[in-house]
Amino acid sequence: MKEIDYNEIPLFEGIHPDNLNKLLICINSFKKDFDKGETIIMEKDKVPYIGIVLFGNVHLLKEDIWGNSSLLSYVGPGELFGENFAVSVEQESSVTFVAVEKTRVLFLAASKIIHTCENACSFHARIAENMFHLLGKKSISYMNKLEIMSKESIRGKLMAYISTLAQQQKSKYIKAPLSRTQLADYLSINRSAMTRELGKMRDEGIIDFDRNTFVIK
Amino acid sequence: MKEIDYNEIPLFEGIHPDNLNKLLICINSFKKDFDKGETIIMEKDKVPYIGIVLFGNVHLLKEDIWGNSSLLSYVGPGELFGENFAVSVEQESSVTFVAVEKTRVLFLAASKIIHTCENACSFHARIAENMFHLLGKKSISYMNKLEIMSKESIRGKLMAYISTLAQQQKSKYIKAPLSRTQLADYLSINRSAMTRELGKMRDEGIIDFDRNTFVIK
DNA sequence: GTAAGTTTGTTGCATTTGCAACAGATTGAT
DNA sequence: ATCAATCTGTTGCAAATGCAACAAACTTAC
Repeated sequence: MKEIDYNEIPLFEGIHPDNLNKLLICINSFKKDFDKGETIIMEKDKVPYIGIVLFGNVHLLKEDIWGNSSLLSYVGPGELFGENFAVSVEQESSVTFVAVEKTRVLFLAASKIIHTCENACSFHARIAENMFHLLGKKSISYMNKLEIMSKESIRGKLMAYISTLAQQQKSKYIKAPLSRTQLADYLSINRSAMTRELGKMRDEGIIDFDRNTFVIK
Repeated sequence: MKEIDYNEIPLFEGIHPDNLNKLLICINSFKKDFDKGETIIMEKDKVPYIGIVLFGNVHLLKEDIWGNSSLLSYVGPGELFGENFAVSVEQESSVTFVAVEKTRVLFLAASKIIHTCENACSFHARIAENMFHLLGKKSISYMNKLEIMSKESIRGKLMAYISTLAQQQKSKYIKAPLSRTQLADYLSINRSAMTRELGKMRDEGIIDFDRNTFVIK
């Protein structure tokens, strides 16, 4: 597996590659690898670090009292995770983060981003600004999932989800980053009922699909 | 109606009252009043300002293509709204903000909080830090609503919602900040089915309620 | 105080969805 | 290449929920 290019990581946007190494030391960064299925952060854990996925994929899971776990969100290469806990006051995670495949993570100390650096590095202001942008974006993406989840029917949820992907991928041929089972879990609907509904939608000529690739007609 | 005390506004925590006036001028703040039902920010509007509710209440609504509007979130005195759009790159709102009653809002220029002040006011660093905390908290609150919405049944959603309120209010006697109709809208469930389920739950002795006050047994 | 408008409670019926069980397809390990 | 494990498709049935329609309670404006 190959790490994402550091200049493609949104948090580092606008920071000159020459400064990046200095910066990474300044904000106490370190890398860690996780195997498929391994837990990165458990619910209730203290989260003083922001995670950046270098390769692989991370799922955010929430288990309720009865052991039903649901897939709240997923994070791919270049994206952040745990940042909302890390920048909050308590820094306690309310969800579990799991590597769904072999995954490498770059961790950064949140306090070094929130507080102005004693050395007043020029790039410090820039990374704080980027962090603001990304926190806003993450919040908006949760609002977007809330919109999807607020649809009454399975069909409504599927259409809303596929539309979101179409916008992101700017194409009519949409590859879902989740398997069928995972998608049903993500949308909190029954897997077989979802397959049934997808079949109906294909019969009615609304969409077409093959495995986890979809086409809106 | 009376404005909330400025020293109870989380964004201003740790800032000495003597500095507050100077700060409010420095970050281009202004107040505005809205009548019941009035739209504060429309979907697609540019949002360069962060809103703080001084009195009243604000609802975040999202309308889909067919005109079905759903209640994503609500904001009360002292709380922020629009901040996730204001700190993002595009600054474009994807939802509509509506005053549900007579409401006064204090608006602050987001750019003045994100970027370090040229005067390097001492309190500037503090407000930026508070902003980080609040952005994280807001994100976490959306994740919490996602958890509620991921429950399959009406009963599951109601229990999850009431539990959340109980935690927030630290009491077994819980006053919901939403009317029945609004609550059904917030949870994206049918109002009459919700009333039916609440009745069942009372019959089974799980909860008790009167209007929008609930008791968990 | 009255009337109009809004919110809440109730109930029968149609539809949707979850569930369970199983078969076929696909993937992964050795 | 083979076997085990996991994922996907299918279908009948039971249960949950949405919907519609209406009555009662409550609010608001004049």
